[in-house]
Amino acid sequence: MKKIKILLVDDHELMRGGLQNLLEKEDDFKVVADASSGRQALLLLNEHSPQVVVMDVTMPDMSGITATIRIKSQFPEVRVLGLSMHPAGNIVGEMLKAGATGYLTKNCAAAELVKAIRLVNRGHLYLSPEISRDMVQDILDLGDQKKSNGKSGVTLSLREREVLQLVAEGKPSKAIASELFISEKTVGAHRQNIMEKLRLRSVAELTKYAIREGLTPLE
Amino acid sequence: MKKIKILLVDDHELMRGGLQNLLEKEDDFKVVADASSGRQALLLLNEHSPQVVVMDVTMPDMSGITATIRIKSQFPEVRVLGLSMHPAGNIVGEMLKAGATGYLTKNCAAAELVKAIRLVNRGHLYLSPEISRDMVQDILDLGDQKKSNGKSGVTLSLREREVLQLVAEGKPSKAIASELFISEKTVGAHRQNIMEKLRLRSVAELTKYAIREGLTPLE
DNA sequence: GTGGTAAACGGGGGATATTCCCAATTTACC
DNA sequence: GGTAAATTGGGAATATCCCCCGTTTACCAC
Repeated sequence: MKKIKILLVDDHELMRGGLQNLLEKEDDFKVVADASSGRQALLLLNEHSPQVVVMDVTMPDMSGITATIRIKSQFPEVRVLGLSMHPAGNIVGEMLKAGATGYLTKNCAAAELVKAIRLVNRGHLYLSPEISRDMVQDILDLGDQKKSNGKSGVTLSLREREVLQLVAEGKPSKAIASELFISEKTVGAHRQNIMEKLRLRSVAELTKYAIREGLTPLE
Repeated sequence: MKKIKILLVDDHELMRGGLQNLLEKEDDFKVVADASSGRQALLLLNEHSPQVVVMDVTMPDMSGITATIRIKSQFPEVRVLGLSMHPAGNIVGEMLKAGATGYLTKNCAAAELVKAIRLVNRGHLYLSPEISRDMVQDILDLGDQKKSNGKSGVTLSLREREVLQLVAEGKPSKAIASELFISEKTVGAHRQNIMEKLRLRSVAELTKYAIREGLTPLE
């Protein structure tokens, strides 16, 4: 019997341990290795040649997105299944563009992960139902942007980046406006556009995004 | 044989599923229930009377800190073992003050979790080695500040923490109000008090603080 | 105990800031 | 030149922030 060889990548050992137990209850699965970072995952790929990589997105050292890009460039035949806490912003789109064949949130049931791994192994796209609902259209939209740089999905303009950074520093629109020598209304418009592009809906989410992007320190 | 009855609380079903598998490999453990939120955990406590609650700190709806306070006030004999991604800020101290008997990060090995549950069940304090190293002093400091004027040891009330968490999740006051069954105006008052206590002046800064405290995930 | 004090909790009214709709001008790129 | 995006704004609807208030709870001194 030929088992599906799986590599687990997650920065939390408890998560890896739990997933490994969960997956090895399936007769046709074999967790051949686990890694605590994207960097380590790349090293283990050569050695264990898994068919499926279960990849957490949020990790220190190297994000799951970067790791996926590198994996697919070196081992195009390996299937990557993305995992994250919540499908916030455009992470899903970025993972798919990076070459992931599927995407799940950690809210999903164990049975769903098992199903997803089997499908992804055969090359089928698999997305969490909660993702399909809200984001398929956006992801398709992204797919059309062949000319845009494929590196990080949505690109904010220079101005938008400036505004986002100042927003994430807690400055009110008035202060931002006078700092950039534009009207308060324009600042608001930029905010709108940023939120539209990133699919975010509040200052709190903007702030989290800016922190992840390194635009503002967590202090 | 008398098994240790365990309640798992974590907002991610995959994590719960993995932990359950992991723990039930031990002959003396029995996972009697699992909850996806602090609120649900409180409901399940009556029904299943576990001896140990393994409590994630970062959850939507009700943080592990709040949930722990409520659990200990209703069921003082129940042991709570805190779990989080990283031991950031003074979460550890807050959890211990809330009544937790132990604290681990999700970086720990499965064997360490097993050991911690056994110890905590017998009433022994258990902390991750990485915590003991860096933070025991801070935790002790916090303990001393009960009477002293809060120069840096500001403590938010239960309600304030709930509001802060929801604000940092990007929810508008209206949604927070209906979730907590209070008026929108009261939510605003709590926000004010929080900002006054913490000397913060915007949602962005509140969000950063909440992230550092583990009240909301960065993702 | 009892009274004093402080903090937590709940809310009102009005000023300020934001978000959501819209459009105009400029810039970049085929 | 044509198209799309970036940049700039207006007006109206929401949401926020900042002053005020009363009630309840917890604690401490006496």
